[in-house]
Amino acid sequence: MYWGVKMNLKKKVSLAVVKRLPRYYRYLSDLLKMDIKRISSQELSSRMGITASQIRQDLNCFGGFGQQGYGYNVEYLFNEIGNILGTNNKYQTIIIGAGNMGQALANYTNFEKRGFKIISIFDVDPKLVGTEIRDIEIRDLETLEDFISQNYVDIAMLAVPYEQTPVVAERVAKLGVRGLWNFSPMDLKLPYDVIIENVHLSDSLMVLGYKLNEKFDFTRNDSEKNNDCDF
Amino acid sequence: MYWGVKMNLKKKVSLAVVKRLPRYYRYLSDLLKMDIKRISSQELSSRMGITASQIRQDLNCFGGFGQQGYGYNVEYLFNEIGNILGTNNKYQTIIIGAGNMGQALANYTNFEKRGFKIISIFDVDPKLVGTEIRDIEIRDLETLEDFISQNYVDIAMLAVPYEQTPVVAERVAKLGVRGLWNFSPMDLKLPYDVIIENVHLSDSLMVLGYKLNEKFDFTRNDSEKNNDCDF
DNA sequence: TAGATTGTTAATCGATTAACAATC
DNA sequence: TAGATTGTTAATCGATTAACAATC
Repeated sequence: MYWGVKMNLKKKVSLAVVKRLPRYYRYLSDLLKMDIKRISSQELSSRMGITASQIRQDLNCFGGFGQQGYGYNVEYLFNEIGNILGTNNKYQTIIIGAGNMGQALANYTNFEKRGFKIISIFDVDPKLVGTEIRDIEIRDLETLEDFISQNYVDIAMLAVPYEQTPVVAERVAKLGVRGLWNFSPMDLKLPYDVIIENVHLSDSLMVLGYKLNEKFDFTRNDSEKNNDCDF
Repeated sequence: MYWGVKMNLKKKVSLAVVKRLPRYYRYLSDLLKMDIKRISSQELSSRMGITASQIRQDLNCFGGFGQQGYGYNVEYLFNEIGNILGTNNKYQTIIIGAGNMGQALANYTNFEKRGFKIISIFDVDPKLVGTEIRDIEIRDLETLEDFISQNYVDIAMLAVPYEQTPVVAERVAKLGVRGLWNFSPMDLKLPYDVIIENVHLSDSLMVLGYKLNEKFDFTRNDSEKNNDCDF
């Protein structure tokens, strides 16, 4: 097949690269705070503990942000990565569940700096409904449909108990919310076109446990296990 | 070089595989609840959305848990993966910081089922010190050194404000705590032999934002950006 | 036994690292 | 200009997938 013109077939950036972007963003933010104006991939690589090659490859997925013989201008690169990650977006975000986790999320002022504006919190507890966290009103979960039909909502942070998570996820997805941030230890399956990002706390903790055991060989506190496979 | 005996050079299991183990564990737990006795890699693969080949490869890093022509016995495999992950361990765990996040963690009863026993919580707030969460006493952070010298502590969950995280991490690591679960958006660098597992919430959220933008092309709410690179 | 499905080797794919020409 | 460092291509490494002989 002949391609008459150079097609703009921008190859999709791999998830591995995307996941590293917030980390670059943090390091550049730190460099800015330290008043460091420029940085080479070599210097950044030794700070971050990854190869300079990887840094240059990653950045070049999005554009040539550096200058030969000079390196990268910290502020410029910080802003560029911010643009790629969309930190100057204003994702309209709601939190569902005003328990400890929901309140912790509501109090994270950093999310707003990263482009996520929390516009409402929902809960079923009448003691909580009507109160505020950082000027964000906690509303009755029953008013969710009303609220979303009147306020465009991009993202819902799901911080509700385990059993309620699939139900609530279904509800918000049905209402057109496109992004779900799920804190329950389950994989949501929804018949809607949504992006789901999981924070599987217990998975993370179990990986820590595995690594600890691997490195320090903790002794088990249980009785000896039967390793035969005879079913 | 000649190896007189077959050396037990068990190849280290890759992190990619280890990270999938908790997910297998969850799916097997669900199957158990559904009273499903046996499962083939094919059937499990379609439930989990990964290839059957990957499942068999992953499991065979640790042993042959299946049976040709039969598949895997759900309960047996569940227990085996539990053993690999150390769910019958009793990691002595403390939480530092009894704010919303610390309290959320303290209330997660599932951690104990996964082998993590929370034995104490620490905070600086005099209003919290002396109170309890699920029978776990909140102690004054000043008594941390005393406590750890009298109670063996494997893991510390760090849920303290950003600025205090490196200080607290240094303190617990110095006291011999081997595993740190870090909730602050930073990479801890410590001069001790510790395993650090991070829960970088804002990183996760930014990846969600990136994916949303990629898929639905959200319009930016900020003014047009200058993409020239002229520093 | 015949059928099913694993365990495992080989092939493929993708991600990381190395190398170096381009260029500031 | 000379030196430094990027952008980018090529080489390597590792992880995923495919294939199939072993075997329950």
